[in-house]
Amino acid sequence: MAPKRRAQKSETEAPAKKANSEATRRSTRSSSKKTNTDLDHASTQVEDTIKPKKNPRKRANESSTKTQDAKPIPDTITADLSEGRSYWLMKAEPESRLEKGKDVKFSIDDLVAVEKEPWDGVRNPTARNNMRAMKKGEKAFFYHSNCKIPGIAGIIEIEDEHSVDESAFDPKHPYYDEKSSRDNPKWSLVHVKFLKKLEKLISLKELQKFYQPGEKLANMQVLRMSRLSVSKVSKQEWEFVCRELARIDPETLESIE
DNA sequence: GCCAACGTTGGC
DNA sequence: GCCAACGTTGGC
Repeated sequence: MAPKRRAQKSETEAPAKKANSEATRRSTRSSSKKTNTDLDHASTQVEDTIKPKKNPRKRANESSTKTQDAKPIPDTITADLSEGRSYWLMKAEPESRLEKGKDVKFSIDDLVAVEKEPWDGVRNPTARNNMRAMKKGEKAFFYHSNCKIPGIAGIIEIEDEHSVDESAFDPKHPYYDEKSSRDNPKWSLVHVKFLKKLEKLISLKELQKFYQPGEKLANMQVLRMSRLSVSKVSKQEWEFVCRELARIDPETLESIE
């Protein structure tokens, strides 16, 4: 799956990607114009990420607009914002597993083979909100989960910002969610593309070594909330993992920035 | 809006 | 297969 993730309910939604990624990709693409509903919520959620609790739903935009409206926003700020890139981590299952009869396997190697992939099937609000906050061009770690050696396998890029996840509308789809409808879509997806496969996977065990007070990954969201399938990665965490753990040389790193 | 019961995720 | 962590549900 691109998804990548198991859904929360019953088997209603599992992540199945793969087998149908072709079909899914096609269908999502044709329908990927964002609906208003999807857009409406777009700015809404970033904060869930911080406190994944019930429903934070305040509007990030409103407050920021308010604090800034003394002055119009100059272009330079807009530019700065675009440089204030976020980084992410997205989980997928690299080993075969059937969900509603469909294989949900999706690994970094599967991503290499396609032009871009709709990351559908995410059925957790916090994970979805993280996706809605993603901007085109931002980078994410591709994480292998629910497998022999879980860990970061590669780097991917957000190719298309969020749109409605239509897989939720199809009763036969592994990620079907009866509570989501075209009139009132509940789930979103982003399209990602392959950037780089790490020479050596950075295992969860390795990451956990730095998940301690004072250490470089002491606050990493995926370590704190191990069940979250789409999580935020700080710039410091990103650089530490890329440079110190993945040992990606500066040139290569620069080329993908 | 609280919270107990229940279901899911995902490492082990 | 176990089970800890945590999200969801639904009664109140």
